[in-house]
Amino acid sequence: MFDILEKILKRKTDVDDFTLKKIISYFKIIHTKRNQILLNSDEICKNYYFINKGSIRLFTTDKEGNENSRYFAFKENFATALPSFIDQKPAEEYLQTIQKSELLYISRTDFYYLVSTVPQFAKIYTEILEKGFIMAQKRIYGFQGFDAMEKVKWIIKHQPELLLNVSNKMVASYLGISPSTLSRIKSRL
Amino acid sequence: MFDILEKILKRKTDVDDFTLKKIISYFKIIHTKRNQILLNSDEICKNYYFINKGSIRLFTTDKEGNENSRYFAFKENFATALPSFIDQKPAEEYLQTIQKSELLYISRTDFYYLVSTVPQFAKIYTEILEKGFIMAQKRIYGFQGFDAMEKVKWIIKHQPELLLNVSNKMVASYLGISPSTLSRIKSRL
DNA sequence: CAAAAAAGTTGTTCTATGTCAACGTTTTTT
DNA sequence: AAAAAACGTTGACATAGAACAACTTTTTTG
Repeated sequence: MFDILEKILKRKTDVDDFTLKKIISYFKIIHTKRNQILLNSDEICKNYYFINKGSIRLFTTDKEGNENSRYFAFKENFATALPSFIDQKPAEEYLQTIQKSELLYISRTDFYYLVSTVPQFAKIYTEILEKGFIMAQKRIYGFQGFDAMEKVKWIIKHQPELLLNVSNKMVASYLGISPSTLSRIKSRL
Repeated sequence: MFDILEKILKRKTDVDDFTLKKIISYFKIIHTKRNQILLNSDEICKNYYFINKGSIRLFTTDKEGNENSRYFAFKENFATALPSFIDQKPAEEYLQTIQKSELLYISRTDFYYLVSTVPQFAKIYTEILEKGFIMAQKRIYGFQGFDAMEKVKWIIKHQPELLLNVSNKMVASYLGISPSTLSRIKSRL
């Protein structure tokens, strides 16, 4: 149940077993269905999630109701609506499991308690932020000036698991292109 | 000389004068000209900069030699090529002062020494990362599906100082539109 | 301060990609 | 298992914005 999280934490930092158990004791488990909403856009994000099994999507909707995918996280990764989690303002984005999933989650209160009392956990958080920041940078700047074909090739190179696990519609909305365009591009490799 | 940095650090965290002086003692000063390169794309980023006066641009060039602006930082802010600074790989981006500037800088070694020994400094770094991450998110997702006009309006709303301090050419390359398009859009408000 | 270079503007043309619609296929629901 | 809904593909058409070029204005340099 918590062994995957243990494994990942151990991999990320040098942490003794006692501290590890302490960290883990703050996490709870939740099982979700396909397309289950974890966080609504008008809610304030209270939890940090770890994905045991399944996958999480972060998305928004515009006034016409079109969904816009922001981020996908797969098993053995952390996910949350970070801006809302940090600033405790309405998320203005949705969190959703796009498959039947098994998640561990920790409350914001407990999370920041660990950050401020367990240096190894603070380090892990710093690494998550660094990695998240770098990924976001790569995505923005990688896409700058790319046409649709180049975007698709970029995804194939940098996030191939996305094409395997996510519907074309969602991938298209992640890339900022229409599903038709994605379909046409895939047909010419 | 270091008073602006002191002021900003004090504003960000609760830090006693002794620790503050210690932090500051690791910073050195550098004066630069307009369009002076601080970091080449094939170099590994060794410094974190604080802008006393002036402004820094982060940009890349594509194979045709077109410059692509990634980020602008103005006075009283920090700036570096973070992915390279973190991972110590070639930056694949340039750092440049776009005006005559006065910068303070700290080496990576000293920076991480402070992060690991001065909790208040670690906290400041976490905040920089959080803020940077949120900004990056806003920019990616704010721009998703925007046409040129909407991008310009977004900038006017969220980063008006950019339009005041930066050439149209650079702004256009930041928005991912051509200078002509930016010019046309500005003419119809 | 004059000359040169760079940046900004504006018109014309061309292309990538969005939109809409029709149809077939897969997935979900009951 | 049948019906309904969602998704994917493909064609026809419309359009925002890129590219190029000519010209003007601003900035930089010697």
